[in-house]
Amino acid sequence: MNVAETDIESVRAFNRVVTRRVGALESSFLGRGRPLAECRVLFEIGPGEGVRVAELRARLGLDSGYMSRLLRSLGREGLIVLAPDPADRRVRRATLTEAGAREWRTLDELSDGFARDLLMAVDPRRRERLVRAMAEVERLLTAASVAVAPVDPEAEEARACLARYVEELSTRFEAGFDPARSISAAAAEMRPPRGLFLLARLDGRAVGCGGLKAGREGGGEVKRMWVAPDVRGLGVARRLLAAIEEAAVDEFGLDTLRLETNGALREAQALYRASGYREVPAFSDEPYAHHWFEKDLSARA
Amino acid sequence: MNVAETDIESVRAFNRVVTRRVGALESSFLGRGRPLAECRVLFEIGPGEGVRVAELRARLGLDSGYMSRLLRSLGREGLIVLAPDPADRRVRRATLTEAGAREWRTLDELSDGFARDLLMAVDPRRRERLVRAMAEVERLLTAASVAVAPVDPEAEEARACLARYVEELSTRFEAGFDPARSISAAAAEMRPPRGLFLLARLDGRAVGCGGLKAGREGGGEVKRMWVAPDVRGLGVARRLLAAIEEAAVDEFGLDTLRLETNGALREAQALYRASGYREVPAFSDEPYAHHWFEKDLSARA
DNA sequence: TTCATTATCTGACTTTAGTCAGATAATTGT
DNA sequence: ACAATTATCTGACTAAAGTCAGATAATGAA
Repeated sequence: MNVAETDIESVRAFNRVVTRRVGALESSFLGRGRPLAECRVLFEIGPGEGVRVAELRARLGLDSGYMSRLLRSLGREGLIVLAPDPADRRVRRATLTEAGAREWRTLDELSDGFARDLLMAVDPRRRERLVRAMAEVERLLTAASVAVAPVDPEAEEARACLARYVEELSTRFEAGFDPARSISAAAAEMRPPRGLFLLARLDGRAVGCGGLKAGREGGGEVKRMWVAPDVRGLGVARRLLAAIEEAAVDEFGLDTLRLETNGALREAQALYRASGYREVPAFSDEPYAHHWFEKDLSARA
Repeated sequence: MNVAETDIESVRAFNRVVTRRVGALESSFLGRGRPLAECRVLFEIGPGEGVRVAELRARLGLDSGYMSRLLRSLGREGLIVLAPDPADRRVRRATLTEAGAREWRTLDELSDGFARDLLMAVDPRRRERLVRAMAEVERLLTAASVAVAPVDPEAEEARACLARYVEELSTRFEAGFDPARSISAAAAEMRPPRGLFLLARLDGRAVGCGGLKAGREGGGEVKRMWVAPDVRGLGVARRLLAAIEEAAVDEFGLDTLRLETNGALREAQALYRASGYREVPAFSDEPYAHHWFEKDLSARA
C-alpha cells in the first residue's frame, strides 16, 4: 500500500502550521513561574477524585524518579497532596488542594482562552468550517493511533475486553447473554496453534478485540468481536476484522471464515456485509445467533 | 463577539490529540545522536542558498547566544559552514555541507515516513477525508495567525508592501500603473491624525496592507488595499477592511467610507460588495478607477 | 573621522529534563 | 512465614535548554 506524495506534503504542511500553535499554548503554561513538566502534571491530575501516580506516569510518559520529584515539588508548593490508596497502600494518589484547584482553573482558562483567541481570529463562516475540520482531524487521527496486535486471550487486557463484551451483550440482547450457554470460544481455542486473539489499543488503552478460531479443513470462525463504545465509527472493527482475515490466510492457511451474530447488533451486520461476508443458512445451533455469515478468502488479493 | 463553548471544547480536543502526534515526530528527530535544537536548526537551514543567522533566530525563536553555540556545534560536526554575507559582512549565512545535506535528507525522510505512517494507519476512504480536513485546518489556522496592526506608512515593512502593491497594479492594469498619475495617498495622509495605515502580518512576515485617509465632514477613503498572492482567500482583506472601518468609526468618528477600484481587480469588487459597499457614480477623477463604492458606517452595530 | 547601531560571538551562569541504580514498603502467592 | 513482585522514593548523576552581560567587528550617518 502506498501513499500519494501530495498527501504526504499535506500532512507535513499541517504539522508545520499546527506545531507553531501548539507550542504557543505550551509557552503560555510557562510564565506561571513553574516548569512546564510541573504544569502538565498538575493539569493532568485535575479536580476530582485524584489520580494514581502510576496512571499519571503512564499518561505523561515520565520516569518514575522524575515523576516522584515533580510531585514532591508540587506538594511543597501546597498544590497537591499525596495519600496512599486505601485499597493498596503501595500506590499513592495525587489530589489537588484548594490552592492546586485554583491553579488548575487558571491553566484551564488559559487553554480556553487560547482556543477562543484562535476562533476569534477567523470570521464566523470560516470558524464553523475550522471547527468541523478540526473535529474531523481529531477523529481520524485518533483512528490512526489505534494499534492492532495479537495477545494471549488470558492476558489482563484481553480479559478486561472480553468481560466488557459479555457485559454489553447481556444488556443488548433481549434475552440477556450467558457465555456458558453460547458456543465455546475458550482461551485455548483462540491461542496459537489453534487460533488467535487480537487486541486494539489506543494510546495503551485496550479499546477492542476479536478472536479467530481455526477449524479443520480450511474453515475458521470469527469470535468475540468487540469495540469500546467511545471509539466506534473510527474503523476499529474493520481493522480487527481485516487483521483476522490476514492471519487466517497467511498464518493458518484458511480459505473460509464464518461467523454468527445477533439481530440486535445491527452495526456488526452492516460491517460484515460491507466486508464481503454473505449471509448463509444457519451452520450452527448457537442459541444467541439470528444471522450466519460466510466469506470466501481464497479470492483475496 | 463570543464563541460557543462546544467549539472551544472541539479546539481543545483537537489540541490534545494533535500534540501527541507532533511530539512523536520530535522524538524521532532525537535518537539521531544530537540534541533536538541542533536538529531543528539543521532542518531549518535546509539545502540551498543558506540562511542568515538572524533569519534562523527569528524562525526558531532562539536567543542569539544559544543560536551561536548551536551553529558552532553543527560546524564542528562538519554539517554546516558559516560565512559572512558578501553584502553586509556583519551578517553570517549558514549553509549545509555535503554531510549536512545528507543529514538533512535523513531528517526529511523521517518526516516523510512519519506522515506516511500516519496515512497508512487509516483506510483509503478515511485517508482521503483526513488529508482534506488537514488541508482545511492548515489553511484556516494560517488565516487565524494573521495579525492586523497599525504601523507608520513609511516604516520598512509598510514600504515593502506598498512597493509590491504598485508592482502588482502595473502588471494587472491594462494601461499599467503610475502612482504619480493616481490620486495621492501620501504617507502623511495615512498617518494619525489625518489617517491610518494597517499592516497584516503572518508570523512576522508582512502579507497585506490597507490605508485610511480621513476627510472632512465625516467622510473617509480606503486606500492601498493589498494582500500577498500566497495568502489570498484566507480572509485577510476582509479583516483589513473591517479593521479600517472600526478605526474609521471609533477613532476618526467617520460616518461614510468611499473607495475606487479598477475593473481588473475582480476579487476586490466582490469583497467590497460583500462587505456592504454599494456602487455609486464616480466621485473622483482617479484615472485608474472604473468603479466607485461607498458604505454608510452610521448604521454599524 | 567619529559615534551610534547592528549582527554575532563568548563566557559564565541557572534551570529543566531526564536517567539509572538501588532503597523502602506494601502486597501477593506459596 | 517467606520470597517474589509491585509501586514509589532517594541520591547521584548528565545533558540539554535557555539567559544575560558584555565583547567584537562591520556598517551607516553626522
